[in-house]
Amino acid sequence: MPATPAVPNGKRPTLADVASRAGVSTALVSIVMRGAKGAGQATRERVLQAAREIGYRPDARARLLRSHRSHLLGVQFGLQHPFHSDLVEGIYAAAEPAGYQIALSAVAAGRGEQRAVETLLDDRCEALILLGPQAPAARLAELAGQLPVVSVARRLRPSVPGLEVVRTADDEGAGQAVDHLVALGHRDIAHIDGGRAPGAADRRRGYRTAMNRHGLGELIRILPGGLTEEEGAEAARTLSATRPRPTAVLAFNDRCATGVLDLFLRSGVAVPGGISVVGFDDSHLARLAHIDLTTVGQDVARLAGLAVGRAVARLEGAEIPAGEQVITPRLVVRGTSAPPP
Amino acid sequence: MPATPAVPNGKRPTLADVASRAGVSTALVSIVMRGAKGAGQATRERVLQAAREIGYRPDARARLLRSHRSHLLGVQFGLQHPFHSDLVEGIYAAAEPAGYQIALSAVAAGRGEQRAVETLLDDRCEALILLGPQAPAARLAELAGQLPVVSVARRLRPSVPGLEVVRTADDEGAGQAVDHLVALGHRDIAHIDGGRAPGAADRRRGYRTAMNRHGLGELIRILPGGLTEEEGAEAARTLSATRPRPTAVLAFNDRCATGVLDLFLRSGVAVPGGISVVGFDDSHLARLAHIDLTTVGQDVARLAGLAVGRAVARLEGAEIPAGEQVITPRLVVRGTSAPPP
DNA sequence: TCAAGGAACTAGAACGTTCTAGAACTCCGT
DNA sequence: ACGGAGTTCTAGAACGTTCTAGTTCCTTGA
Repeated sequence: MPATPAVPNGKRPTLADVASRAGVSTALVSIVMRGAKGAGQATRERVLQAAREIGYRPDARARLLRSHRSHLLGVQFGLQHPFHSDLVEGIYAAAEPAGYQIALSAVAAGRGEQRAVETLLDDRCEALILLGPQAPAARLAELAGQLPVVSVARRLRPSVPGLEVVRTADDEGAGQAVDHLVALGHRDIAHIDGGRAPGAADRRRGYRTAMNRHGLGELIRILPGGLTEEEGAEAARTLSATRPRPTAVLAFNDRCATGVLDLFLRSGVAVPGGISVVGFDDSHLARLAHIDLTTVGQDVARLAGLAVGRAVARLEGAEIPAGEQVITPRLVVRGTSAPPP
Repeated sequence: MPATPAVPNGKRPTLADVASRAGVSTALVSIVMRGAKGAGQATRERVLQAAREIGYRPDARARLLRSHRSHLLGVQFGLQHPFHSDLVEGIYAAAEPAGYQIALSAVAAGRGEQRAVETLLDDRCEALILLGPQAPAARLAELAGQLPVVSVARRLRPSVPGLEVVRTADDEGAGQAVDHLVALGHRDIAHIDGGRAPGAADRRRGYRTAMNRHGLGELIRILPGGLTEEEGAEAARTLSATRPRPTAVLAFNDRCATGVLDLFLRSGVAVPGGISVVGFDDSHLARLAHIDLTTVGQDVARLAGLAVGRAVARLEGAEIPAGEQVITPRLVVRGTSAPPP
């Protein structure tokens, strides 16, 4: 029975409780609990034993209050965004071995970025990792003046001092998708974009550039889309009524592509027989056997690792050169792309 | 320019900084910042002005350390679970007006429930809200001995003292779905279940009971499924090869149902023309125009509100009667159910 | 005029930890 | 026996708040 409520009085056990039970000073208990050096082997075990017996757990808040460093990274993420979930998962994994804790703050309906960031700041995070932040650049710059800030998946023009950027080369990804389709023989390739979403502008540009590079400038067609299935389906509806209908579509992301797939399926357009569809992100969604989506893969683990790495580097005072890390995406060819009919 | 770094020295401004600038004691500044009574109108404004000028923000951790109450609710959720995201959103919304803060701790690959709960405890949360916890009942009971614990969407047999349960009447929901299908004229109705997932057993039971009630006991057919699109699609594959094929399917949840829909679509089985499909949850997914899924709606806002309510009630020492709150689901009829062919 | 009562304000002790000094003890070589 | 040089341990001051118990100063009513 490892965790009986323990201490007679109802309160949570403290250092002092452990100390008195083990017959040592609180300072020594502190040393033992942290695994710091300065305690003898025998006492160390006696203290640990006492701590175990009364179910002592160090109070993270008191600990942070006293120590100058908090070793806390604040992460702002969008609750409804599967891609963010993947990133958070990677961030947890990267932070642990680096000796940092994560504080999560969600952006949701009725809880804007401003509020999300404020709570992180109040919790004394040492650095901020913002996933796809939509806040104005000026606001981000202001934040970056106060503490290290890493923006993930959002491009920011002038390298504001103190502001790190980790992102995928969205333009290159879109280009890879176009190259792949062209190699298959496609010429009439449309793009359903992501509007004002982070990364959308770059993907648009990458699409345009690649089309031009292949001498297909006249066939460039960009439809307003978005990051949800619904918006993808809506754009696909428009597309399926157009003549001539393009033979391939590059969607803004996987969710959007799923909507596109679904609508085509329903309106009797075969994929990839009648039209090819390519997504972006390589989220869990794309890998599902029955979806089997050709998509531009973002290296989530790498993005997360770099984000944590940059934040930690800044905190540990390493002189780091560039303010931007751009990861090359790689195309994952699956079942939704084939030569044109 | 509201938030210039301020204080000459690099540190974050504190109560004492504000106090010396406004020419009052720290205690008074504390009073003003909390909006407590005991300060004159004029000084109040002078203090606030000073605080604004140096960009002071109270340190949440120091605050919690001192005050006996932390007003913090710890929420454990599954990162990859859209339904949990919805719940978290509702919990944020409910906690704010009740004067409580939320600390999030995610369950993800490489970060189990044990670890998630530990960090919440270390952060001195006053109560725990666990979304669909998978931990053994004994472990939950042990936790409940230490602080108020609310389990959402997981049924627990014996009412462990200190353990609150808030859940949807899963059996009733499954029953409603069957009733609806039977009313449309269906008899051969299959169920793709959720295996060991929280709520799955109840939904299975509800399905069985309703089938028996309608005298369709012999047609009961339960296929092993799961909570993802993939598992749904897999089960649907099996189903579409069976003869006679059922005329309707009740899926474990909306994600599972989406997989089912998708596979039927691909194998040329019309929905609802050839077969009806009903989901469970009424998540965002189900509402998408192109999916338009008939589903059993869980009242997320209500579940979240009750979870927070129970936790708060327990904390404020209200004597609350039952240990379980069961919400009645309600069927949302959309486009994937129709009379059998 | 005076006491009573309240409003405005403050000193200083908490909260549970870590950190800085320094004390006490051991272990050595001389 | 003596002076380092480690070790192991401890007292007590932080950290940034809130809380308790005052103190001071104003009203006000008799």
